[in-house]
Amino acid sequence: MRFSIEKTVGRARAGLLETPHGIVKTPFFMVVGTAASVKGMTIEQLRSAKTQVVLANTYHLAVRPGSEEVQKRGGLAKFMGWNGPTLTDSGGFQVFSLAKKRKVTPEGVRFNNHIDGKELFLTPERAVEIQQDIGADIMMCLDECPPAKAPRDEIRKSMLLTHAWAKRCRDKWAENPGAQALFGIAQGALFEDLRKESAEYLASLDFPGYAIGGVAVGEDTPDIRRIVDFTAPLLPADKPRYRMGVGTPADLIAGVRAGVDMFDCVMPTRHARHYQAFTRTGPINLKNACYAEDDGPLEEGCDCETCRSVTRAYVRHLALLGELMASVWVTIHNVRFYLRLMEDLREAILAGKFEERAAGLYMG
RNA sequence: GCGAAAAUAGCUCAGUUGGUUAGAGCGUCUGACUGUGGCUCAGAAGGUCGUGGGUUCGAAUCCCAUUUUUCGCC
Repeated sequence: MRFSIEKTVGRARAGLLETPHGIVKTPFFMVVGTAASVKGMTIEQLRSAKTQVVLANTYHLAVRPGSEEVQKRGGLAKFMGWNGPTLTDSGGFQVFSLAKKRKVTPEGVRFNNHIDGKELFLTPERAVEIQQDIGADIMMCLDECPPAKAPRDEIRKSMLLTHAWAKRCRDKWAENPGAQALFGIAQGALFEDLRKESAEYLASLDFPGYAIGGVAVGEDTPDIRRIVDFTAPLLPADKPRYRMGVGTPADLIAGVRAGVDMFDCVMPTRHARHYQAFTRTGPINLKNACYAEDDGPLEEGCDCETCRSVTRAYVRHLALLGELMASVWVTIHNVRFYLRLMEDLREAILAGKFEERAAGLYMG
């Protein structure tokens, strides 16, 4: 996987990432499609929103339909009809989100899956194998994602486990690297010395890319910003940096400013299903009574299909009825909103005017 | 016309042998959501208990009258 930086402004960078399924312009936002589906959007709609990369999840695909099944169908990108660049998260986040259904040992994570309770034993090696079957362009190391507020000794212990797993993942991947890339994940919660230790250790393993993990697991926004700000420069400058699971439009701008190249978050799609639309002046809840007679688009000046087709009043009407299309219309808008924000940030960097323009891109 | 049943939140209904500020679901309103099990979760507003009398220390609850609705019978 080749990564080239075209332009740098301060720490912010714009570049190109070459994947087996196409060249991706950085910085970019990945749309979350956990189970090989972006909830509420067709492939055509994803393309029309100018999606670059779709993210799916190892744990969920391993549970259903099974990684071999995805492989037999031609791999993730083909299976879901997307045929573009993809990334799979390793299942590390499910260590956090499905905490009641798993047990962590030095060997790996034992899940009792949420569908039929059957056991899924995810070792670092197995996580790589499964992701190789699934076939995403970028695979993630298995990591342990502890709650941000856990005590320091727990965080450090967990970080060391993640390091051991990162090495095992890399060794497994190195046996037969193929075209797929494998990214390491730095942990360390809110402790700067641990973050530094983690970044340095992972860098020594020489991954094609690096992620800042353990953000978006219960911390406050200022803490997320501080840690990303602190950690990003510690990761190798010539490799893509991926801030996992974050966040709001303002978080994305802060991340790009800190030198992060890749983002993903459920926010645009999940919030859309709850009828919250993003706009450059902040999010709006379309169920609110004040939109009952609003004949304007979700966002003035937006080029998405939703804003070209329907009004706030209409979407509110659908939302109050719980109509499926209410979620769909808002999802299309929110995804395009996020992608357009990233496009604008990239253009600002290429123009050498990141700070001048960034301030005007989101005033939420 | 006669008889019976019912009347409690916007809607559908709970409400023990009379006993503090009358509850629920849905709807409405508002908020939350950050590497997605879950179009989910949380909160708020909203009622002179059909009306008028009476009994009682105290009535949505018991009694009388009245209005409306539903069902049945002439």
